[in-house]
Amino acid sequence: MDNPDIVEAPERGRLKMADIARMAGVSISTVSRALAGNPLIPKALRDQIVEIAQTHGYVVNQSARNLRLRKTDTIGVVIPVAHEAGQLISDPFFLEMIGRLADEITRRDYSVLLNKVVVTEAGWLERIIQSHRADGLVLIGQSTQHAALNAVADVYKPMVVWGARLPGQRYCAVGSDNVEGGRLAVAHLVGAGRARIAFLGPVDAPEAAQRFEGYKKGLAEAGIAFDPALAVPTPYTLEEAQRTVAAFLSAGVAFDAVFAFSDVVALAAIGALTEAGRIVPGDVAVVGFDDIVLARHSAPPLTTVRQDLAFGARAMVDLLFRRMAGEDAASTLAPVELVVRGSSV
Amino acid sequence: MDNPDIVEAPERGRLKMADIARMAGVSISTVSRALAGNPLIPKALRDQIVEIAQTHGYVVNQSARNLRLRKTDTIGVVIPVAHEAGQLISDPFFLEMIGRLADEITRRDYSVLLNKVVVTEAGWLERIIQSHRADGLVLIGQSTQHAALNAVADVYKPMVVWGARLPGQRYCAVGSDNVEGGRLAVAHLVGAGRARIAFLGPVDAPEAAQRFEGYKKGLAEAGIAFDPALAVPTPYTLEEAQRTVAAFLSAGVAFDAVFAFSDVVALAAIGALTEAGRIVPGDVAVVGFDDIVLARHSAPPLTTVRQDLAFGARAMVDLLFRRMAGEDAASTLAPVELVVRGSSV
DNA sequence: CTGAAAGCGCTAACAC
DNA sequence: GTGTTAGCGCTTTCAG
Repeated sequence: MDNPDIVEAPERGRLKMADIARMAGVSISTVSRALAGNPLIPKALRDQIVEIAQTHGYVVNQSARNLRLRKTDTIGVVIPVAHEAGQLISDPFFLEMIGRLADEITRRDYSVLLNKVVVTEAGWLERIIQSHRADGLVLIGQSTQHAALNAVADVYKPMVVWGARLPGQRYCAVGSDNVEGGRLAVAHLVGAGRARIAFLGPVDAPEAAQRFEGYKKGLAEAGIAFDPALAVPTPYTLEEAQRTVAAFLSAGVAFDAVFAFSDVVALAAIGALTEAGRIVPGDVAVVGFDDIVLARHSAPPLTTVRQDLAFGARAMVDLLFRRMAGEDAASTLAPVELVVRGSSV
Repeated sequence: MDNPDIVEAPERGRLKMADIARMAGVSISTVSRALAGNPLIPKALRDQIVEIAQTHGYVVNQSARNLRLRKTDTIGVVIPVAHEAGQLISDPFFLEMIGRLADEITRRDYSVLLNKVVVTEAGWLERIIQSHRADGLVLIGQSTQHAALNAVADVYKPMVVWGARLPGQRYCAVGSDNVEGGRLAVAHLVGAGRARIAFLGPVDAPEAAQRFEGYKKGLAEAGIAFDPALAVPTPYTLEEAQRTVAAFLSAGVAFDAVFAFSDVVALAAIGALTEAGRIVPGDVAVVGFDDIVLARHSAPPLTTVRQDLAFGARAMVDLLFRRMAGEDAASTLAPVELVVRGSSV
């Protein structure tokens, strides 16, 4: 009654290791070992078992494996959104960063779990960590969560954050030299003969604050007094920022240059300026921050402070894996570089 | 010897349900039910248990839950790369699509598992499915895998593919009307007085083939004979495509317009043309396909066949969830629309 | 309403 | 070398 010929695939599509074991006439452990390439099993038998698994389309069930091994071979990439859940993942900088991270993580044969999370609810980070869906975490941007990150960092090591270097920071961060970037931008504009330079950008997040600081530093070095009327808080998205800039324009404050917190805001500024009949860079020179792909192709091409995303992503993933291995890898500052294009000269 | 005060968090950070049960003085089952909001447990007790879990930072271990429930609350988003593993996820269209999909999937309280996969190895799709890491799959682009997808579709239902509608297609696909898009582009160029219209794009993938077909259809409708010398196969990436176009230019074939398979290729064409001293659109009019964010901001702004990604992503995720629910939801064709900007008029 | 017990599918001591 | 066995941490019958 035990015809091996009918001991074939059961319930099509839900093979388990026991099925393969039966077909191969060995125990489950042997299959497990064979599939893991364990040299304890003679090569011939190993190949035979792998062959059987392959022809029947059997693959180890990762849920079971993850539970047993207490690891998932997965990295969580979390995108903190500050406001309501409605906010979309459309920011080009985020998208480029996600692509870069995915490349780096995939290269190490780990999977990427994308987590968009609204950070207004306390315990959001603990929840992600304790769900045990990932072996490590990369956060794109620290948002307003410096304190929350610090609190968690003490007990949860495999975590790396893209963002600003802050005093008293106990979590591992990778980010650009924002202050220097801001300074470079202003120095460039001053060198191009501009003196009434506006700052456009959000002010709540640390990175923005540092770029603003660099802006003021640049002004100071040039001997130009900081004029609060030229510091314009803007939202992050292109459309919203453009409306804000348009409103600022109609307020009639005089200025001949703009340093924007990001390329997206810079593009918004160019849009608003053009719509108002001001010429870029003739009437107003514009410098952005990030060097997203768009910057090179915009009209006019955008002068910007370049952040090397490939470097940043690689650094983050490197540090993360070292932390996952138990090392106490420290924060890194990525260099920035001014890229001069048509929007400022 | 059983002081409840010392029955606190063990081994910091690896709480399990049993720990919470002990602290609450109830059984594991009760905790499980309470945390799941099961109304069998009186509200007061439920709240108390939730409270305890919260203050101790306990969250249900998803690996265990997934195994037990045979589901993961996760959607796999797979990005098929045709060639070596080295290829990067940098294509703006892919990136925008990933963002859109992530938004739609997150909105339904599912997670996104990003899978970059080299489709040259047989069994790649079965491997993803059988690993049971996701409850459903969205493939961005069918690449050259029509046959493989068909084979799998018969036994694996919760899968939706972004791509072309093909004869004999048994898998669920969402995609734009590529033929119509190509036709629209050519009709527009003809209407603008152009007659020597080149097609730039890859030819291996179905979507490209359909756009090429639309191109020829447009020519036929305008009574223009198809000239094979004007059909130029190009790679997908901006840099590579730009080199190809530059080579084509130096071959000296006369033409006054370009219909590019994608906005990226169109941008590459503009780059190559500009470098060669040809004016866009004066000497050569350019039309792209996709309407990525970049298209609106390029110099000159790109005329393009718009694919509604928000619609596409929503449609794919809708269909996928209906399929996951057992419904046999069918393929959908998304409408396309010509967006006229400065690169063609 | 609550608890005991079975089992999701796998890996790795620990025997033999 | 290979098999037996004991969990990984959870959900859910089934009994009470």
